[in-house]
Amino acid sequence: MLRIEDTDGARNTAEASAGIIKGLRWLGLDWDEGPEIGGDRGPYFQSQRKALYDAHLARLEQAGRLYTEPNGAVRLRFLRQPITVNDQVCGAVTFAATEEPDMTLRRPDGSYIFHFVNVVDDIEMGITHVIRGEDHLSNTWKHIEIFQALGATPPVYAHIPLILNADGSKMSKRDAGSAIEHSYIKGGFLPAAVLNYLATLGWTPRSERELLSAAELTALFDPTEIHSANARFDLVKCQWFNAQYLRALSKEDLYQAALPFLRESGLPLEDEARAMAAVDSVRSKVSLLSEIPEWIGYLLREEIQMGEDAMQKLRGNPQSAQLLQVLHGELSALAQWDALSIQGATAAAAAKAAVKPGALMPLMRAALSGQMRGPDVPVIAAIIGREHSLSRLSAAQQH
RNA sequence: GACCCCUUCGUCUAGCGGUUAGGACACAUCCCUUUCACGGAUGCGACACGGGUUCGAUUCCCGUAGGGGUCGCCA
Repeated sequence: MLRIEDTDGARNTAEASAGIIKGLRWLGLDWDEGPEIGGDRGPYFQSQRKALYDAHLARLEQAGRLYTEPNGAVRLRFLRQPITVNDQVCGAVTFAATEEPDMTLRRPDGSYIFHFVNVVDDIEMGITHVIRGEDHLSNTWKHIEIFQALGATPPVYAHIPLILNADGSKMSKRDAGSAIEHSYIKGGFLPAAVLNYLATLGWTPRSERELLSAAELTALFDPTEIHSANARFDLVKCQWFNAQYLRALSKEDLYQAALPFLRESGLPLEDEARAMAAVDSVRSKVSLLSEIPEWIGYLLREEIQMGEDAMQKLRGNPQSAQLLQVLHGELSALAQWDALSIQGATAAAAAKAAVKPGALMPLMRAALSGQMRGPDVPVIAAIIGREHSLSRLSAAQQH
């Protein structure tokens, strides 16, 4: 069930809840009841459940547990008895409950406080398990007191440790790894990879492998195995997970996933087969989708940008022009233009020029891509196509 | 200030009285190789500190230190 906790009208906006829903959907997390789905325990926005809260407040009033401040705020009178939280993660934690001031349930303007509406909703919606951040542990005895005051049984609690930044400081909404949209979607991550990594922070699947699908994680999950210590967010390891998932994607799926970043980069994508081949050729070079465009620019654009190292490669060898000319000749004669044929022609050119293929390949790479790193050279030539490959080889002879 | 949770390699962790303290990421080296990567191999590297309990503590208990959290008419 998804319930939107938007009791604070000033801070909660439609965009905020839309962001939550979008983030959950992106991660592949769904819900049986709630916004966009419906269900018979709604409404699922706390801002629409005021009548329910009024009714429960009236019951507490009848039980003599409330009093009203001069300014109109309504407070619950605590019983001042020790309360033990039986937590699935932290164990039995007892709070003396003697020092805390009585808690406010309703503000002078008639709006309700989060703690109260949460308890009411948990009762009304039949919530059995509450798994939430450890920051709520110290307040849980207050929730239990409200449950008991309403004659209800509290749910099973599991308070999980908070995730910290890499330097151990508290993670806030602006920090890397915090916001789905900003950190992951725009960062070039795959949902399954992020879900997998996040699941291993604060909980270790009892499995030989750590690369696990949502279904596998779900099957393996046991709340009593959740750790009780804070974990730090490690962006590098998260990227490693992403790289693993990237490599496992089909050619088509990888292209679809990369498409938003390709479009944003302005690369020409009219020739979809070529664009798809280009993306596929660098899958083991990158760990993020967002890195792909910079790796494949020369594969899709008409013009190439000669890098400094590539220029030096071409100029460093006095035989460059001659070697490239021999290569040009062999490649021109090819009947088939595919990586394997190109590989063969390159070997033949090297033999004809009496040099090792290892001497020719770097020159060919520099000429075709203007860079000294990238996919296999024959693959580059195959993707670029015969016409552009030959013209680049000719142009490079001028350097 | 009071109260609560926590403490194993740099990071995520396995361990639940007797282990050469294991794995993953990162890092280093080597192999593979036309480049950059991928992949494979090897290496580096930890039980916060001090007391107990015990024949024996990483493991159990108590302190100390350190980290995180709560004490709202925020959620």
